[in-house]
This record gives sequence, structure tokens and C-alpha cells, in this order.
Amino acid sequence: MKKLRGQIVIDKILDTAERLFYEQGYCNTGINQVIEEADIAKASLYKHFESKTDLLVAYLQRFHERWFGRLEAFVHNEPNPKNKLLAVIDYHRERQQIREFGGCPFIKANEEAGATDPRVRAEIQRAKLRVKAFIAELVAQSGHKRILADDELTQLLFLAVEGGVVEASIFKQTNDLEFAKDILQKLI
Amino acid sequence: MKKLRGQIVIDKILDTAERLFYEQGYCNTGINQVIEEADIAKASLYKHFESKTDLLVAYLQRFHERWFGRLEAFVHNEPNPKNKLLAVIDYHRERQQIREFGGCPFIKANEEAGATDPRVRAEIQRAKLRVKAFIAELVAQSGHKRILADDELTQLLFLAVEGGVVEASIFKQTNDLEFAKDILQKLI
DNA sequence: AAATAAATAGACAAATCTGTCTATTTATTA
DNA sequence: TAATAAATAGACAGATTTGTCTATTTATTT
Repeated sequence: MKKLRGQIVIDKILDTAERLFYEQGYCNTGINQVIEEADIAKASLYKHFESKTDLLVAYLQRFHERWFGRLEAFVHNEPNPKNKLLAVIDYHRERQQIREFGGCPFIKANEEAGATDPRVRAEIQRAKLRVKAFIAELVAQSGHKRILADDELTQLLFLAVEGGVVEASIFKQTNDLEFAKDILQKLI
Repeated sequence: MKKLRGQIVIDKILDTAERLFYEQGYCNTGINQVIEEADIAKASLYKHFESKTDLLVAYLQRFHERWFGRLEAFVHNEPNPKNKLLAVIDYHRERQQIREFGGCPFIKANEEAGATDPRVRAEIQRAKLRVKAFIAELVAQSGHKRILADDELTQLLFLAVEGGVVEASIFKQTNDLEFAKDILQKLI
């Protein structure tokens, strides 16, 4: 089945927006740069997206789905239930290395444009809640030592990853995430 | 001793920049809004600060000193060495409530302008390293249970606070920080 | 009181921003 | 092949951006 012409344009726009919004930031990226690097006309962009904020929301939604799908695949590639917990950290570390320590796209968008439109924050919250719920499932099936209760271990892993990704973006390294993994290993 | 006229102007500028950069973000705040709300002339601003980035750096530096001073005072107000660790979380929770869950000014600045000037990121790194070193001191003197080693406990508390503050900014609450406190209590 | 320094208001430049619109060309569909 | 739909280039509007400059007024200092 051939891809529709409209879908190709939309994909080019979202691909470019994703790259630029992440690497430069939403505020520091102009619509003109998006259309130029996406190699499409300005009218085409505004045909598919009503405003720049709409483009941000669409990018966050698409990224959310794709990113979470990769997380699930990465984690469930590891059969051992305790290692699945460690894999959550590994995934974040790997992604940060690939994306050159740009930090979390959702946190980035929240700090930059979280107040501009309720849909932006809603999308960010949805992504965070989904990760936490996913971790909770993994914890429940991990058979950990119970030094901490299930919900406590869930919370701790979640916060450690969030913090670790932030430090990756500040210090341009993943030492904090690796350290978090060592600690987690002691607690499960 | 009377305050110099120049210092009054500088203070008004920094007070206003601090408020606006934090509440609206650096990118979303124009120089014109700063001078208007600070009630000073534009030429005065550019006499004291060479550029908008310079103003950002100056604001971060001043905030860093003040904020860290308050943290130390808050923590050492608590005599019990284990409670000092919990006080680190309490301080962050309290500050987030006061500042209406705006998140961490340094993380905010990093996501928004970390790449614009090396001095910006340097100031942010300096602030984070100082907090971590402070926590390390507290851990060393806490007499904790040693479920984790000193450096591990330090790292965990640091990351939990970083993560907790980020969640405060995303979900506009401090449940995550309170939860982190409960968990920490079990580990010390 | 005279001389010096600093703050003021506001015009201005030059660039950039988002978003609209027109006229033309390129695909797709019937 | 004819009719329909979509993408294109690019001009344009109107607002906003950072930063400069001038002329004037207000403090401070000698």
C-alpha cells in the first residue's frame, strides 16, 4: 500500500519538529526553520497544524507512543523479572547516550511550554503516569526482597530515573543513571 | 549605611528577572517586560548587564547563593542528624509550595538556555554539585542503618529530590516528594 | 553651589516571529 | 484525458525581539 501524499508531508513536518524541538528547544525553534529543514511549504504546515502549539502537542503525542513502545520492547526482551527493573534504567541510559544527553523531551517541553496550553501539560502528565504504571507492573512481578513495599520501590525507581535523566541533561553523562542501577540492584 | 543608587537599580532588575524568568520562563520573558515591571529605564539595564544572557547568569548566581543559604539554615535548624536528611526533602517541598510548583530554577534554565552560553550551564552544574556535596556531609554524620553505603544513600536522596521537584512542576503537587520522604525514613 | 555621575523616557534599527494569502504547479482520481 | 485536490514558493502583515543612542532630568560628590 502506497503512502498517501499528505501523510508524507505530515511525517516530514513531525520528524523535523521532533528533532529541532528536542535539540534546540521549542522556543528557540521558529516555524520558518521547521518548514525549511522539512523541505515543505509554509501553507502545507498550516494546513495540517493550526498553530505552533498544535505542532508541539502532535509531536509529543507521536513521540510518546513511539518511545513507550520501544521501552516495552526493550524491557520485555529481558526475561528475568528483576532484570526487567534494571532494564528500565538501561533503556533511559541508552536513549540519553543516543540523543546526546538532551534530557527528557517531556520535562523539556514542560519547563518551556507547560503553561502555554493545557493540552501540552496533559500530554506530558499522561506520559509520566504511563511510565509509572508500567514500572508498578514490573515491580509487582519482580519478586524483589521486600526491603521496600511495592509502591515504594515503584516510586523510588521512577524518581531515580527522572532525576538521572535530568542530571544527564545537565552534566552530559549517564553516571547518575548507572549509579542508580547499582543502588537498585541492592534493593531488589 | 545608605544603599547606593546603582545597587537599588541592580536589585530591582534582578528581583524582577528572577520572578519573571521563573514564572514565565527565560524565553517567554522579554527585556521590555523586565524593564517595565522593574520600573527602570532600558539604558540602565544595559549599563549593568551586557546582554539578556548576562542577566540570566547573574540571576542564577544570586539565586544560587540565597537559596543554598536558606537550605543550610533550614536543615541545621533540625538538631537530629537523621532528621537533617529528611529536612532536605522538607525544604524542597516547602519551596515548591511557596513558588507554586514552578520546579527547579536551575533545571528550568538548563532546559531552556543551557546551550546558549557555557556560563549558564556552568552555574547550573555548580549549584547541583554543591547540593550533592551538602547531602554527602549530612549522610556521613547521620548514623544511618547502612542498608546502603554512604555514597549510595547520598546519590539516592539527591536523585529522589531532583525527580520529586520535577514531578512537582509537572503535576503541581508535592506528593512525590512526600512519598520520597517516607521511603527515605525506611532506609536510614 | 558647581561639577560629576547616573538614571530616565523613548525613539530607533534590524532582525525575527507567527500566521495569512495568492497564484502556480504538481499529483491523484474519475 | 478532464476534473479535483493538494503541495509549492513567496510576498505580506503585524507584532515582537534584543540592543543602541540621544537628550533630559535627577542624584551625588567635591
